[in-house]
Amino acid sequence: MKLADKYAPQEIESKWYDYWMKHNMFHSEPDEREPYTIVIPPPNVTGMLHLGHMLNTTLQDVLVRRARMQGKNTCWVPGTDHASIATEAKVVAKLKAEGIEKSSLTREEFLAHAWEWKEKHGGIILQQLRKLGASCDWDRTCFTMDEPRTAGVIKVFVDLYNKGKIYRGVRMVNWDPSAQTALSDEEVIYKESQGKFYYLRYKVEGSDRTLIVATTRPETILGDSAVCVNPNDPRYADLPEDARVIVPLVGRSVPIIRDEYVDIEFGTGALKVTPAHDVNDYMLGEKYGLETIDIFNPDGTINDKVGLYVGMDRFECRKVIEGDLEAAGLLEKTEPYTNNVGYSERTGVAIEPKLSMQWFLSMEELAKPATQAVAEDIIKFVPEKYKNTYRHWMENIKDWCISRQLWWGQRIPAWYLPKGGFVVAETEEEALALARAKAGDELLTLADLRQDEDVLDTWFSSWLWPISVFDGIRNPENEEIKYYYPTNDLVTGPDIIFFWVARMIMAGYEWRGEYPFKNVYFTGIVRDKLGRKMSKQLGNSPDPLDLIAQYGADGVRVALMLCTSAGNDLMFDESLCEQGRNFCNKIWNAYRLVTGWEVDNTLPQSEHCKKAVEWFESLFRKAYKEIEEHFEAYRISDAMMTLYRLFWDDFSGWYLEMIKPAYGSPADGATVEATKKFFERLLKLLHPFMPFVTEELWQHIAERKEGESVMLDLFEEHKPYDERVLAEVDLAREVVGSIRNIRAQRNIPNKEKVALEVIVDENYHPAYNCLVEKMANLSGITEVSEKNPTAASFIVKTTQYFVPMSENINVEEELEKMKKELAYFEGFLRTVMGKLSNERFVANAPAAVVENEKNKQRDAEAKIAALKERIAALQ
RNA sequence: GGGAGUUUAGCUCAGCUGGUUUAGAGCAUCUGCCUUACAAGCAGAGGGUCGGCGGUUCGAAUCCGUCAACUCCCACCA
Repeated sequence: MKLADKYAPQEIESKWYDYWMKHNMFHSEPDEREPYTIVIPPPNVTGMLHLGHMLNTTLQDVLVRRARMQGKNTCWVPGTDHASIATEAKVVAKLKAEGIEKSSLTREEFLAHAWEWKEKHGGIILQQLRKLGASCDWDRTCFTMDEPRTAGVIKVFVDLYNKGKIYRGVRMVNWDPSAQTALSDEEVIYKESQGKFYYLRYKVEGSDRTLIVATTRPETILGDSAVCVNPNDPRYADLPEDARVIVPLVGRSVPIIRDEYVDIEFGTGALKVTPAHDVNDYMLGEKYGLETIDIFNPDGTINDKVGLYVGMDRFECRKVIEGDLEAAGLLEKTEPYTNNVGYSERTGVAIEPKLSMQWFLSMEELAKPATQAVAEDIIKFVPEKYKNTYRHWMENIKDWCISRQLWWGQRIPAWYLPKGGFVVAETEEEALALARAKAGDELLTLADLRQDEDVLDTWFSSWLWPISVFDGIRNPENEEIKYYYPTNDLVTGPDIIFFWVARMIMAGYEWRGEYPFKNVYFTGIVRDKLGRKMSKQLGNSPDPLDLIAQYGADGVRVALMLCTSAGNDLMFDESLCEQGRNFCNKIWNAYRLVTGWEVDNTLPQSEHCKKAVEWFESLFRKAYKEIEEHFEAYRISDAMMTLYRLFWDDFSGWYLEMIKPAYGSPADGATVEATKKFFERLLKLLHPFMPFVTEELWQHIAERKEGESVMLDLFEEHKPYDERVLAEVDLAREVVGSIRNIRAQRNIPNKEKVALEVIVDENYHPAYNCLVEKMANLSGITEVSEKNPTAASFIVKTTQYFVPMSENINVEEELEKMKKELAYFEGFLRTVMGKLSNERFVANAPAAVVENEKNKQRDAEAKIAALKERIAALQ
């Protein structure tokens, strides 16, 4: 077969992906093998593929492909998340662009639009993951809002309600005025914002006195129901117990209350209390029985409660009110002020604390086993630092607001009775039965019941993911959940440790009594090479599909694997993709070399080939072991790099050059066979990282049958390797390097043969001379007893070597080089002697360490002696 | 305000329980090569007082303290 001299990924990637799919190689069914399971962190159903997905998916694919080649029954379940707020926002925006307001639609009509949108755009992202080579079991693709998952969610809600863990109540929640829904605490992002501190004048009733109250939100005076001062504040000590003030502009009379909550040092020491619009004010309101005046409509405009600024947006109102206060002489001053403002994670608008009726899940009990599991490493976090973060959150866990005022999601299975009260049930029929019992009215019909309008938080479905993808909620005893659960590794970003990871662990213990995954690998955030987050605004986020088109999927995978380390952000640079592509090309061309030789089976195997094969066998085994260790510690990047160097430097740069036959000469059969075998073993190790190019070459390097694949070719057992061979060849490689250095310095072309002389000593191992001769292109190696004063020389370990020169050597340069080396070793010897002459070192250090220092001393002394002799000979 | 992490060559990072040469890799840089697998390549070279200071120790990039810079998480004094 004739191969192009450049690797063209585009020509083979879809071919092999189709082949794997055609032979159903990603599909898993329970059997007698050990399972290896990963559930994908489901991307948003209408999400755009970005580099974060690429990183995450590649990591999972590497782990899955590796496990598969270890003989495990691997099951990687893909799917998407319905992402209720994000998707609903997109659909609302799309409808708006078509001139349709959400408010003009019924729930059913809106959902029809939403499903249509989902069918059209949903799952594109999963299609894109295939381009990367993801070996997901696509037959198992799930959606958090498909039927089995929805049934599971409803069942779980009812279960928790019946266990008394779900309750409904009016609480201060984070209100998103854009999406017009409540959010959980985790969905609020606090950011520093530039604002103003407004100093307002509150007139004390029946007196000329004025209280100055500082606030960042003057528009909320509409909802003021008190002013609070610290009882220990001397500035306000003279005010009568029952003093009242007039709210500026509003004219409402409100009491002055006294509570130590107020910080005397801060602002003016007087705090306006708006129980409906601030969490702390709400608590004060509760404590002192203050009136709660909600002044906002759900969309963040002012309502008609007070009769001022009605319909005006909250930020517009802030500006207008500032002017009005000023005009009325009620504004003392304003100061620039920076404070933290909460913003909606999804819509980006400022959160409005708002009192509303919501459903909550009580978390304390759920958290207990989950906290313990991570603390005791039953579930292992990689890197470990997230254990702290996790523990802290779990130990301070707050109840979870699970209701959302949206339509796209699982509707809360609660039905209200005509005469008050509600029932919770999995189906309408059950609800009706419960309602009849509750009301004591057998004549109630479904039409009399009204289902709760709210849907559940998206995470209320994704927290069940590792169970629900195997239908383990509805059918907890089914064969699949029993076989695949608990899963092995979870690969995800630390940004969703609370949203998702912690909650999955809780759900795992609640419904399976067991952890949902054994290990959690936290990826870092993909940043650009300047360390900035990838963002659309900055335009620094490359399109993953463009990258694949340009560099090939394997090239992009290598790029990502080279720069990733668990929990650390990675600085992504497109030049890494180039490096990845070049590596593919290197493998490709090595294949061309290995399979391109003319083979003569009658030729005996030469000594140097025999030695080369022996050496590489040991080297391979050692590297294989190292890679294994890297994987076990989840040092994926190190595993990648070890392989990279093994293939590029050791195999291609050294081994192949060692055995390469002279131009035009045939190769012997034994060596070619051994080399092809090495190549095949390397391809297998590389396959999890680079599935496409390795499959292409694996298919060609030997006879394969339809349906065979490198991904099904199991890894070999680990075997012992010969350290002595590796050490001796390392010395040989150093000799070669020194000779090449001499060539480079003196402009001696590589094709010109040179001679080598050596003074034999105990560190001289002639066994690998044949390799040195080949690699350094020597005419021969002569053992001599006399130093050659006119030769270029070098010392490896303690052995002196000479390369006789046809022309006179440059004595000055030679001397300078030697002296530099001498200075280094003399300095080195000094530090060694510093230790050895220290009695306490000799007395206290372990014998092996002392012995090693003595060895260092001996080597250094021998080397120094050799150098000195050499220098003397030159002078 | 509380907590965690990072700081090693120009860049990205290794260096795991202190002792394998006065610190390693990849990329980048420089020099020489269009050598018959690969210029997406080959050969060679240069480059770091391991953030600062102090301590423990016979011995510290590695352990402890402290300071500095950067990053992240949690809390949310109006």
